[in-house]
Amino acid sequence: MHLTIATWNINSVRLRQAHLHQLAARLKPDVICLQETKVPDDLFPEAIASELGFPHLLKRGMKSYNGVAILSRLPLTLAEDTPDWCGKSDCRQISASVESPGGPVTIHDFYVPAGGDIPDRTANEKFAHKLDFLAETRAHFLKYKPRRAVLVGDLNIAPLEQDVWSHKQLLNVVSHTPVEVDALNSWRETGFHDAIRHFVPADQKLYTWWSYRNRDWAASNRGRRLDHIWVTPDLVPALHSHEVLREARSWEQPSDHVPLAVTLAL
DNA sequence: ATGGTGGATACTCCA
Repeated sequence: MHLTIATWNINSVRLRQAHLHQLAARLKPDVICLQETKVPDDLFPEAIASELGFPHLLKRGMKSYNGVAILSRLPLTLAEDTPDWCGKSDCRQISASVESPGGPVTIHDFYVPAGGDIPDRTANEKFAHKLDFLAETRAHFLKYKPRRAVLVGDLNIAPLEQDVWSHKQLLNVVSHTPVEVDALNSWRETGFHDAIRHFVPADQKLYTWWSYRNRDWAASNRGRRLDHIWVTPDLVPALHSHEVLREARSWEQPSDHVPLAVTLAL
C-alpha cells in the first residue's frame, strides 16, 4: 500500500478552496493536512472535502487566526488526547490515525507560532510563545515516544543553512535564529527523521515559503523552508518519494506557502 | 535601514 500525505499552509481555506482541486490533481494525496484555515469549525466549507473525494474530515479552527484540518480518502481516527499548548486553546494541532497493513499510522498536523519580528523572548512575547511552544512539544514527544508516526506542518523554522536564501543575512531573523533551530532540532530528536531532507541533500537549496512582500518572488527567490514532514525511524524504510509543489506559488491569488508531500510504501 | 503585501475583521492584528 502507498500512502501519500500532503501538508499545506493554505492561509484561509474559504478563500482558496479551488486550489485544493489543483493540489489533489498534482500530488494525488491520500491525506491532506492544512494549516491556517482561519475559520471556526461550524463555518468550515465541508463540501470541498467530499467534492475532492476526501470523505473524511477533521478540523480544529477558530475565528480569524490559526486553525488546522485533515482531509482524507481513508477513515480517520481522531487523537483525543492532544495537549492544550501553552494553555492558549489556539487550534495549532490536530492528530489522527489511518489504518495500514503494518498497523495504524498516526499523523500529527502542526502550526507552530510564527514568533513576531524581534528574536528576543523578553522584548517580544510572541517569540517567547514560540520558544515555549517548542519546549512543550519537545517534552510531550519525549514522554509519548512516537511510533509509526508522521509529523507535518508549518513549523515556522528553517533549520538548515540551505533552507534559507541567505544563512548569514537571516541569522538574526525570526525563523532562522540559532535558538529556534536548536529548539526545533531538540523536538525532532525526540524521535523523528526529516523526511524531506531524506530525499533532498542538505547542501541543496530548498524552500516552501516566499514572502508576499516581494515584487517578484520567483526572480528574487528569497525563500525559506518553513514547512516540514517528519517520520519516526520505523517508517524511514517505507520512505518512497516526495514532492514540493513550487508551482503553487504562481497560482492565482496564492498562499505564501506551497504544498509538499511524502509517499510511504507500507 | 526601511518597507514591502496579504487575509480576516472591523477601523487593527497577525503573518
